[in-house]
Amino acid sequence: MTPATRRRAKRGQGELLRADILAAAEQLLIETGDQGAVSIRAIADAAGVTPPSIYLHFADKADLLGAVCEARFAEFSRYIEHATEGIDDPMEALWEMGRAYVRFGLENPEHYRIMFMTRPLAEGLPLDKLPGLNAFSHVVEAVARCMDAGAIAAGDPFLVGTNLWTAVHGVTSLLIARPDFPWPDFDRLMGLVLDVQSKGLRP
Amino acid sequence: MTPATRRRAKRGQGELLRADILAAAEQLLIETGDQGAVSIRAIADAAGVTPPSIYLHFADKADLLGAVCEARFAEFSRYIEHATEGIDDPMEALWEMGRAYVRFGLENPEHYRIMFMTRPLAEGLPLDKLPGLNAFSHVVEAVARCMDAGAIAAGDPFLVGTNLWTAVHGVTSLLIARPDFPWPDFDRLMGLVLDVQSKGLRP
DNA sequence: TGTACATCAGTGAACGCGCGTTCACTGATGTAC
DNA sequence: TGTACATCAGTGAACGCGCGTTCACTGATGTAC
Repeated sequence: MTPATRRRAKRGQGELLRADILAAAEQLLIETGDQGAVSIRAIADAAGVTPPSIYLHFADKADLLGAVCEARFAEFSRYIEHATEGIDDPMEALWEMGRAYVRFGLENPEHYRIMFMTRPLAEGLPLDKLPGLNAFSHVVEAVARCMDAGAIAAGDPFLVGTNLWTAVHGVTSLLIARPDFPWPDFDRLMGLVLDVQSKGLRP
Repeated sequence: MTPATRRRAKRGQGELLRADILAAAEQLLIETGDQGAVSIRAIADAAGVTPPSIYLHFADKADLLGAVCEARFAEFSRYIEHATEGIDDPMEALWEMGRAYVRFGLENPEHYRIMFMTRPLAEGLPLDKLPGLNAFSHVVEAVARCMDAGAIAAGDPFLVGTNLWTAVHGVTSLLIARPDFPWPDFDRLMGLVLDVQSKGLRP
């Protein structure tokens, strides 16, 4: 949308531009695949607006990127939940969560980067506001169900959940960060990673 | 070393400054803990020299950072090798490699970042020049020895080595990227991660 | 219905900054005679 | 031993650039009377 075609929002409709700015920022992140390319100016350009108008909707750049991040965590969370919907077997649900995690990361590498591979945009958040902690609690619950069902050795679900997180994050982030590595076939690798977890966590 | 105290290198000793520049860049990376803070100007400052003199020793910024990266991979490789020196049991050697890997990463988080968490500084390198591939081949050999000794189920050592790499990278990089997460005790987590691999890979 | 006015979403121009890099130069070091 | 010269490690000043942010403004939209 160029400045020529964009119509200025009607009174009380200012929020519309806010959404457009967020969308433009996310789109930029995906298209350029480079966090460094996401500048206030570039975002304004992509939204068909001038840079100062961004400040009508966000306090500063960190605020904007924080909002992008939040939106992404929400989508991530939804994606994982959706993937396991309707799966009754707790073990199968847990593995499907793992597969969905990796899939989301590989499909949205730049968003995965800002969520889990770079310094947090805002440091020192209170624990209950840590983005993604909500999604993580689903993992812990799934682990607890597996333990209850006797599919995973009894133990601390939080500890085991963290271990699973590091496992899927390891695959996802290395594939994103080191695409030039002579990777083995993805399905074989992912199969082995989940297989090792499955055998390793068995009672 | 300030400009006032530094003495200009004697004829044919130009390489001395090259080493100082590299050291200054590495030091900056460690001290600031921020890749973005490592600018040509900051490095020159830290080395007690003016920015243009850096171009007497490096073609451009990418060349300099590439050299830093290379030096770090070499040290990383040495660190891992040193950690497993004199360990005869192949399984124990493999686990010690894993522990050393994570330890190195946590002790040098910013260097770990540029090695394994950010976009490669130089893209499209020929396979045999991929930095770190040398270190990785030690892992594959160690896995092969474990297979020969019957401590790990027979299979493709490269595939299993890659799996192990993703496991240790997962722990290391998440701890670095998300320090605010309410991590369980490190030793318990690391113990579980290695334990899962151990059980999961058993014949 | 018509007009004067208030509102406020968005603009255009400019700020100061730090960046990577270049260029003509300086002046200590070493060499030839 | 003394002097003129070549070498070359490092300098000082400047370049153009894109950045985040600010400020006084414009002008369409809606409202009061």
